[in-house]
Amino acid sequence: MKQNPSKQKVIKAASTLFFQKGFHGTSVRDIAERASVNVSSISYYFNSKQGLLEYAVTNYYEDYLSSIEKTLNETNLLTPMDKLHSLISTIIQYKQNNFQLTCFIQRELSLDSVFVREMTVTYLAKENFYLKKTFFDLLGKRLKSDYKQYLFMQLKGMLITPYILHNDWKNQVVGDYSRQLFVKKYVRVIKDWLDFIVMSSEDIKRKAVN
Amino acid sequence: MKQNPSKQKVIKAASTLFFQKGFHGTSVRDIAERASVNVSSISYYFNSKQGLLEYAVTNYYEDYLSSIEKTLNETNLLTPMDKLHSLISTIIQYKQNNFQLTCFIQRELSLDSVFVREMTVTYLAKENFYLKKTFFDLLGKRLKSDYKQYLFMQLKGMLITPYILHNDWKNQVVGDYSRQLFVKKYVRVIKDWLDFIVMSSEDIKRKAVN
DNA sequence: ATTTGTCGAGTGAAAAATGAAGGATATATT
DNA sequence: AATATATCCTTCATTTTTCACTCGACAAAT
Repeated sequence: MKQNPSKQKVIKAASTLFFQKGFHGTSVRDIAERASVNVSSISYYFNSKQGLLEYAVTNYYEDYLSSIEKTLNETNLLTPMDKLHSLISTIIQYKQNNFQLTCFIQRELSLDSVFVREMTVTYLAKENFYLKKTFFDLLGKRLKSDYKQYLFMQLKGMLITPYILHNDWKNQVVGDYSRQLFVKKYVRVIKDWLDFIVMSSEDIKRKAVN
Repeated sequence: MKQNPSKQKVIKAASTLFFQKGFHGTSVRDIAERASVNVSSISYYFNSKQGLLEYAVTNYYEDYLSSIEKTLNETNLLTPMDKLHSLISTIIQYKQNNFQLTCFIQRELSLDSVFVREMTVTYLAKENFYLKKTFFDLLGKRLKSDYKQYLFMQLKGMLITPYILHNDWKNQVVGDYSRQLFVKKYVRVIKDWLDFIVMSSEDIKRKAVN
């Protein structure tokens, strides 16, 4: 499983630079220099700059979806709430472990390109499916479908916010310890919100019965 | 107030293309072609591609901050909750009216460049200050400062989510009518959340007294 | 007549991609 | 074990493409 060190070095350098300057804002020379390899190596391993991007992103999402699927399997017997809670925890954990790529991909995905559309159908659709199913299982059939959509958007927003507003947090979250602490606390904050919407949707149900 | 049509055409074309392909992913030729003007016009009006960017973004933020300040002045006598509610409404409204630029700027702001840092100190700092003050006034001194920070991040996340996950919504929100409807409904969803956190923070206070 | 705006051609720099050659390492052959 | 061979990796030099920006001429408006 131990890959070629150069190849790995390139990916690492690319992740950092793409994160800082974006895909188009980074040149292959920059990447090569940062990785301390020759420019041509990049063509050799990935054919092109685009190839490098695709390799990195594909890897990221393959792993990401595996984690999600694993969690869903392992939590099959739990309550909907516990299941969703585990899922959220897994997602935030993964994103935290792949911080730079997460930020970069999140940003790049809001573009309009062939590549983005491809990623959307192959990976994002799945992620969305899993998350939506788990979330809607929790909500049940109480709320209006329209309102549920908005709540779902709110949930998705919470899962990406730290990786878009990372500039707001870089001063506070530093080092491995505080990074793990962040995961714990942030998942807790989302959990509070979940408890609230479940509670208030039960209120609605109760009112409907009376 | 009626500006040169060419200049406006360029800005409009640039907004669209920057939104779709990003700043570095768009060439001045692309912009010129889409705006049906000669390439040289862009240098003529804005000196450089960077100048065009700065012009657009500066305009955007000047207007944005004015709206915010206006709202804050007009709502001075209201309760903290109503004040924050108005502010949120104004913000979402403005972003919705400048949809493409909002999405673009939001994305570009997560980069690491001199320009971003400049925008941060001149505009974002102010926005943050206003929002934070209004939000913290509402929360009072009940909650732990740490937890308040997380809630504030959650709020900020809600204000940007629709402009990052816009791909998720472009099928549902089309046309002016549904756009206005969106503003109304989305602000409502945020308001529900605000009610919740205020309510639960009062719970904590009550428990502390007993 | 002077300012203001438009246009096409052109320049130089930057960046991506290519291709051939050399070196290292592993595998096979005697 | 020693040599030959094939495969993988790295490097340098070069080509091709893309792109931002300039220049000078021309037209329109004031």
